[in-house]
Amino acid sequence: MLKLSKKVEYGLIAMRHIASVNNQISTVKEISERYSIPSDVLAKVMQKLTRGKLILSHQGAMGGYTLARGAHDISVMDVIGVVEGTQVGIAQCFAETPENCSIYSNCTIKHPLGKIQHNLEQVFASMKVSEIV
Amino acid sequence: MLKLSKKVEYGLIAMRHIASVNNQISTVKEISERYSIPSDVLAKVMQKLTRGKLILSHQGAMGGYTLARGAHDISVMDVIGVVEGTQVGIAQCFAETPENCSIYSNCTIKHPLGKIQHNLEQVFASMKVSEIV
DNA sequence: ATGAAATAGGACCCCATTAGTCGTATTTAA
DNA sequence: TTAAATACGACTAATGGGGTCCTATTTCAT
Ligand code: SF4
Ligand code: SF4
Repeated sequence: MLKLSKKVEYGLIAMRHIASVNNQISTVKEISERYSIPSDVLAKVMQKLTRGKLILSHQGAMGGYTLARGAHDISVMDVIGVVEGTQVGIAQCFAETPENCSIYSNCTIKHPLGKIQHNLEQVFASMKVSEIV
Repeated sequence: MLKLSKKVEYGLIAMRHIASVNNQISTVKEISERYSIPSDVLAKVMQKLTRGKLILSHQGAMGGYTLARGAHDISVMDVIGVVEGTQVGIAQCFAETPENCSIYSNCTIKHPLGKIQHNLEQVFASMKVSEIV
């Protein structure tokens, strides 16, 4: 519970790696071997990051990935959002639409949890890739 | 991802409820009906909270539950810890033992994530049941 | 004493999500 | 033309979350 998914972790490790080599082009093979990450899984994470415009893909031989923006301009929140495809939500009513929770109208803790939610967002949004290099 | 479990939510709703009626004895039936929570599920959550010494059980007819301490002295963190049985850990290496992560020695993000972890703990520990009444 | 109301707790099951694998197509530098 | 790389969908396996059911035990009230 409350755990980041491996995909997000892999994404962060990869982003950090690219930043750490001064945004030189890096391949999935390189990264997956360096950090012992299953290459197929990492490959798909990279593709999501590409579609999410956080990194740029360079296809073909000698290809790979580079960051799409400065590391100081990419937050952990960005990575989570793109990799996970969904919003960070500490409870169902924050992550999805409120109606999805059958208890919503009777729920007495949604407002207090909203504060925690807000705090969380702050924390994730304020930590940039550049800070984890 | 990053969602609180329903059990934790149910626990919080129940604790808040008891606090809101000035710690008068409250039953599972009462609470489950009031908030539309499946009673069997709530029952087991209450049993965990009892074993975790956050509430007191009163068995037999006319029985029920009361808080074991003042609402100002019970944090959301306490509830999570007791209901979930495990520590809040934003990553495997925080929730369990580090060795459980096959990547641990190569992982470059565990320290930055540690900061987030710490922040999270602060947030959960500082919010008390008394604040959500 | 007896019955009703309550907690205690184990055994299951269902389902959604996560993690990972495999196969194949496409792009492009050398 | 070939090799190195990304793109991407289909599939499987494992895990955990959420819920149901059943039975035992405790204790108040009659
Ligand atoms: S409404 Fe209450 S119970 Fe439903 S998801 Fe939001 S917080 Fe959780
Ligand atoms: S070591 Fe790195 S990858 Fe493994 S759990 Fe901790 S943070 Fe996640």
